[in-house]
Amino acid sequence: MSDLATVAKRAGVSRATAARAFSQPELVRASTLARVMAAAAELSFRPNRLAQQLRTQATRIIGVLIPDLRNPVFTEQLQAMEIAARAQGYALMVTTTGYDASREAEIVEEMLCQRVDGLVLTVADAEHSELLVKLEQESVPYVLVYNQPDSESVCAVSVDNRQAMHQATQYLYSLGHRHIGMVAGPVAQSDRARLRYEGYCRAMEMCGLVRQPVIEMPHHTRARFELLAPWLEGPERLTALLCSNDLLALSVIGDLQRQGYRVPDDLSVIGFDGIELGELTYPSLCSVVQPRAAIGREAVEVLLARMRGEQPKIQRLPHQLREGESAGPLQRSDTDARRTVPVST
Amino acid sequence: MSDLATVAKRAGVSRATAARAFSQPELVRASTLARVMAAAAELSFRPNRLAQQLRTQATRIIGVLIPDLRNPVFTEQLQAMEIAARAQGYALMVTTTGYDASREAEIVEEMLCQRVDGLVLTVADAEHSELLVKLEQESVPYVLVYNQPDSESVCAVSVDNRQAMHQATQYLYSLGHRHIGMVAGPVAQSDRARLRYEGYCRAMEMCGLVRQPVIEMPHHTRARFELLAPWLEGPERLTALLCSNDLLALSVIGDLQRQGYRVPDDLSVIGFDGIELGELTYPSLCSVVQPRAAIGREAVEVLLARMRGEQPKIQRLPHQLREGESAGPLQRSDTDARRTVPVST
DNA sequence: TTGTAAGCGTTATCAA
DNA sequence: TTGATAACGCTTACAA
Repeated sequence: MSDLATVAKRAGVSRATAARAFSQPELVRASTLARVMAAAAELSFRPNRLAQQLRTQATRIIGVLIPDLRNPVFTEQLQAMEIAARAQGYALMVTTTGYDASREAEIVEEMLCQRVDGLVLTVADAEHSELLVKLEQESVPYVLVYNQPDSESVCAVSVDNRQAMHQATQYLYSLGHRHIGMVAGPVAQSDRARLRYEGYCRAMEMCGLVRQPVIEMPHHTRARFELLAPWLEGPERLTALLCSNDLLALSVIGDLQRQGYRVPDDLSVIGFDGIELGELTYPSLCSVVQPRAAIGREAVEVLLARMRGEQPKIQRLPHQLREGESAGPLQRSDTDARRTVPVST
Repeated sequence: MSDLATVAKRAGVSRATAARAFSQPELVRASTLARVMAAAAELSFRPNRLAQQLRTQATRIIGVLIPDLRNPVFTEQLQAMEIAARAQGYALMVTTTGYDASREAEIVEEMLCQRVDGLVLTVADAEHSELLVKLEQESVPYVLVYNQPDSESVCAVSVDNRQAMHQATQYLYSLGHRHIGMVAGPVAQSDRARLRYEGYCRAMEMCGLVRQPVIEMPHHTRARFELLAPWLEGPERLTALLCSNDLLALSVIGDLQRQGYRVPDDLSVIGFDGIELGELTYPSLCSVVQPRAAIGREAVEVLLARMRGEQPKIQRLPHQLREGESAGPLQRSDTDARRTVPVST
């Protein structure tokens, strides 16, 4: 692959002129410009971004950390970020962390070695992250996404998770439900799940209901029915479930139906995220919709602002409760909620 | 951010020695090594990969082109690729193309400017891609994934799409279905959809059945019921549908159920890809499973081999028909397949 | 075991 | 409008 020097030689100009032909063509005489471009084309010259980046001390690359790309809530955000970044001449360098704090630190380190201009992070737990204080110390520009740290000083883009789940809980209350539970993945690995649980708890108390301990699944996005089953029996059994994310909710619904429960007649289920898939299934998923695309766009904007030296505040974007077929009014029934088992076991 | 020269000075050694301390520590006396490391730590030195990459003419970065990250079939593959690449000391640089050939070319160009060591591509249409011939000419190492080009000489990792859909069609036949149709996204944008349709056609002919024209949706992963409806009426109505991918199949099933059809009793539906989500829903999705993770791993292996100068052949990985609740035996019925509409419209 | 020095492909500062 | 030249931060012969 040829370089600028070769192009310059071929065009019969100096390296400097050849370089200018690309970066500031207006400073170059038209005929010279043409010669350089012709030479470049003949040699199929391709500017070396590594050299540019090294020289200019700027990569125009944004590093992005995502817990799990298999969850649409992240890819829907990512899609928007890519468009927004590209519009400003930035490329993304994406890596998954698997909700693992040590991996987060490792990968950030690698990205800093690659000299990314800034970072967009979704970390497992923003409150207890030494990574964030390190970045602050080294004054690396970064933005948190989906995380909702307590501290006002941290730069973050999210919805109000507490308030959102509060509202979802109240919605179930308004549908007549009195026995409402919440299902989540490994809570220790997700500050969001904790905040959402807090929102649930407050709402339950405000409604004068008994809040239940969180029903914790070993996996963030996959339910295990045997952990759920105990809550579905007896006179105090749950009639509605809040899930800490949509994938988990979909999994819960699938399991319930397979066990012979009707959703929402026997059990109402609400998710969190508002992924598109939730609108395709039947029953459609009632969910707390996070504006994933807007969050992604905003994250890029905020990061670029920080990179310019501004000090943008925390961005709290509005959520929205999307009603769906998976949540309905409480059905009175004198018998056990469980019907006879159909089809498979 | 400090550089090697500063570290060297601090440690009282030359730049070369400082560099060796990192790249070939065994060549450096233990005490010197310690001094260098101490100095590096004090200065919180972070090696500049750009400089390394420029100097060594190798980035250890693999460029990856993905049609749409919101489709799990791609993220499940990507997940495996990231692990495999990382194990060999490579990072991924991922970008989405939206099934757009001009974007594919643009992005590859950018990645080559960034001097990626190789490319993993899933293109819209491998047969009619001038991009590929260009890469071949410039001898850029690349591998196709999911694409299944006719030419034996192109390096690609995929299942046998024709054969796979052939088998799925036969499976429906074996369940008693005689009126089988196929739904796909924009066929012009997907060589895979075309191959799968060919497989369907051959199977239909082999079974002595009438093959139908493809039912084409405007979006790859989202059905529109009004385009489907005409096929579900009359004495010759379809009793089974093959879909060119799982997301589309899920969307079809949701629509059907919302319109009052029972799946699989009124209509059997089979997907293609075998995404995990398909196992969570109810009914679970019958699907042609592509080994996404194995495909991802293999893609990385094959690419690395090519980069070493080897000439690996086409890799054809085995698919598998996963039975699921969405496909069942043909139900005899004298009435219209359509039941009364429940719940919502 | 360590040091010297050239070079990777740009950009940017000065002069001309 | 163009050219010479010095960085950018690292690796790697080759020499000591």
